[in-house]
Amino acid sequence: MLQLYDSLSREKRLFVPGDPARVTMYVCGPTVYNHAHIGNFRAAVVFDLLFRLLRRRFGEGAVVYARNFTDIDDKIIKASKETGAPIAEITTKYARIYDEELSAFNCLAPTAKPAATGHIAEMIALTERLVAQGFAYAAKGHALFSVGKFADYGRLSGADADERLAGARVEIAPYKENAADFVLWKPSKADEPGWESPWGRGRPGWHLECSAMIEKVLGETIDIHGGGQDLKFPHHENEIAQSACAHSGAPLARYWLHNGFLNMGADKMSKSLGNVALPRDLLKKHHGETLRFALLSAQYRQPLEWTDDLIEQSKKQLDRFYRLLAEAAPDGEADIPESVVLPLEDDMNTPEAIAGLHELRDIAMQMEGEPKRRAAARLKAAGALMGFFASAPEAWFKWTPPSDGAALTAEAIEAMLAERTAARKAKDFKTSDRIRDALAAEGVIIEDGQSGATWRRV
RNA sequence: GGCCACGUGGCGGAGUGGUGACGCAGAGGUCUGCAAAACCUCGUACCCCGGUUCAAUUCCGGGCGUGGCCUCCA
Repeated sequence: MLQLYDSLSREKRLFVPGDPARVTMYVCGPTVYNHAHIGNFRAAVVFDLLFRLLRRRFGEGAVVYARNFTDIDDKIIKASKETGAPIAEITTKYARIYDEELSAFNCLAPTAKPAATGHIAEMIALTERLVAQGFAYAAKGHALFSVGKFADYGRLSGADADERLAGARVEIAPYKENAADFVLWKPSKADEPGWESPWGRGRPGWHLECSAMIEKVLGETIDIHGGGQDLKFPHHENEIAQSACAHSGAPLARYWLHNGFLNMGADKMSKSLGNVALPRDLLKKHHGETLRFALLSAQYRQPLEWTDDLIEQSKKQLDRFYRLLAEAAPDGEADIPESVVLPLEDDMNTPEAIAGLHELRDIAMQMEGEPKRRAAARLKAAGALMGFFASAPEAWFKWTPPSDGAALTAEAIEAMLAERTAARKAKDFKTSDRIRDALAAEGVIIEDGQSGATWRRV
């Protein structure tokens, strides 16, 4: 029984899809104009976990997960003007990097990755319908959604439009009939990209693409719509309004999920504050799986302090698991123990699930032989559900950060290890300890075991 | 100003009306030539003040503190 906290009803609800044979999920993806930051990745990783949970419960082929790329937007236009690079070049590049980096975080590829520029016709058609039905109007080259026509407006974010405006700091555009109305379509200047439309040459507003692409790729009412907490208003509020009005009131999504933020010290991590950590940089120093573990170390709706210490702690925990997997090669298929599945299906309580992994490790560690290998298989299966343990243990412990160009090669380490083994055999502990210290200084730890010495990187 | 979160031990972070998860770090021990790993043991944590209750960290009210959102985009 999968329970999810629905932001719209503000309660944890049993998840029941509209059609168990086709479970649909849409997650707001990045605007591809520069590198994503690790806070953006929290959403991607959290919904990757949910994707995995849904696939387990409903079947791999039964879950359709779409994550969009916003590839037309003022920030992209600005980046293009500043760098001189064509828009398509910028968006293609950053979309590719985003995908590559996410796969380093063990994220599965979404079923579909629709891009805004691939759905201009759908957006125009959706807007035409809204205008024809009186939910939207044209004004000075714009098409605007008339918020007053949608009674439920504000339900997701918990405030009606008038209240919002009372505290707003922004001037109201003169072409709006009502201050709260938002843009579906807006005119493009001559040097800006644009498409012909019934309202003149222009481009879509921010919110339109999601509604249009959801309709096209997934359907009128989807099961789950996800994104960061900051998207609740106005983005998701507007999506809800557009889609419901275009679909005779049919709700856009049955469940709305919003992940919390990463904090960097006192503040939310954000590009405008400049206090961001980029996966691009983090991946130079840390394994993607370590970063994934760090992102999942708090329940997804809670704020999470993003610190170097958190990354270190995550690495050490993964080491403990991998050590067991190295000791006892997992044997055969295994069911995923309830100690891990139950917390995950309870609104993705990842900290409790991780506690479950530790418990499985403790149990397995005390066994020997075949039972130990079966216990290891259970641990591995449980971790795999969360997107962990994707590496071979050997590779995990010998992994070198890409940034560490001066790192000792495996061959050099093996040579020193052989030297040390010879010294130990001769009871020359002074030499053997010197070699061990030298390796330790390079971040290589030696472990003397029953069957000889092994090494691993810190 | 409006709305929404959150405040747990050195750190990260669950959870619960009554037996104080889990991990990291730390301390002691077993093992080891010494280590590492593993294993065992330990840790006067629940922002403040009221209230409800036999009992509150957990429920209610207030306070303080922290964070987020408040549109087309300057």
